Amino acid sequence: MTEEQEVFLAHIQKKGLKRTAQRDLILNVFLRTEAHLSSEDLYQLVHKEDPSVGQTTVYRTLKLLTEAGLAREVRFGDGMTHYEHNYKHEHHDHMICSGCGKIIEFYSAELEAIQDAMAAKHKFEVEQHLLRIIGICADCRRAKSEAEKQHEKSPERVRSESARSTRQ
Amino acid sequence: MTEEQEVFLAHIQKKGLKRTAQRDLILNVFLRTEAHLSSEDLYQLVHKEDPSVGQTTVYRTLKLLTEAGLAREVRFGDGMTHYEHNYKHEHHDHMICSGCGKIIEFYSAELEAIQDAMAAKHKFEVEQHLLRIIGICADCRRAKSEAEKQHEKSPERVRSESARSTRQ
DNA sequence: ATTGGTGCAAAACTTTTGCACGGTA
DNA sequence: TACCGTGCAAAAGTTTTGCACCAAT
Repeated sequence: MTEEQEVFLAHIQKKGLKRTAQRDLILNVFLRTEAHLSSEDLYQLVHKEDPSVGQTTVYRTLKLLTEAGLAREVRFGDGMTHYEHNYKHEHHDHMICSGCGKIIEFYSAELEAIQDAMAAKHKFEVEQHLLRIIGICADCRRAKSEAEKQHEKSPERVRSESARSTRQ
Repeated sequence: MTEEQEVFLAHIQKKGLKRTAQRDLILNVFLRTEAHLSSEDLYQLVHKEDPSVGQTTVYRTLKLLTEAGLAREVRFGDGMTHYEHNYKHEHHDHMICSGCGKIIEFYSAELEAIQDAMAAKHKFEVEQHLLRIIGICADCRRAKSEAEKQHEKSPERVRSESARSTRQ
């Protein structure tokens, strides 16, 4: 029994809920996947191991994991909510490449400190903060300039994490 | 003719599009409203002045205004896209009160500088960044502690800008 | 036995799209 | 005249909900 599983169980019990095979499975698949999964992504993975689990349960369980402090909701602006590990994971922010969708995680204590200072200035009590930098990653920039050198078109958009939808 | 209207017209013409009464009206209503309007909000306001304008046109025009650099999309995580003025408006970030939904705009040059430095460190070319601090504003904190003093429940959630939906 | 959980289908909601008609250049 | 814009209704896509049945405590 991992620490995360214990946290989940404690949360479940504190709220008078029940432990089920589905919730266990969803938690485990989530824990062993290091990515910014959407509910749909997680559903696909869970479904592979137990096709009887429904999408609805994945949605509901992700909310539960968030409440328990194990997951964190992240919105990248692609129309769906993504979830990342939150238990004993250092807070970090994201750079998102608009070329290939790649996500770079980074952290700056200075950045955190200034944010807290700004909040204090406005007598605002911080619960959470979210910083997203959107731009072009080194790889895409290189690809782009090479393409330009050869009088070609801009690089094809790579289909990767959180760049799968062109909607919105 | 305001500067913003000229920018819009220039954009329209550059793209070979046409000037219409609807687009003019939507732009004007948007410009005279200082808020983080969702498409629905703007539609309601426009609809009051000309009930023949449809929601679809508002969506399409907001995209156009964004392209023209007059509006900026902001996502607060309430499930809809909000738009704010972007023309000759300094970049700023947001604190969002989870109690009453109030939005406080703030700016810190230091914060911007560090973000740029972090991006440079990862050889990332910044196109835009978004910082959102979620927490409890001074008013709500006061209301909450007063309520606790009187052994009452937590303050009722005020229905205000971007706090109108409990969905998501 | 009681209370909560699950999966399905349907609903809710925001945003986009197809289409026929009307307006702009 | 040719092309673009508009509004409506329908579609698309994500998330939530109602409900009947099942399972955990």
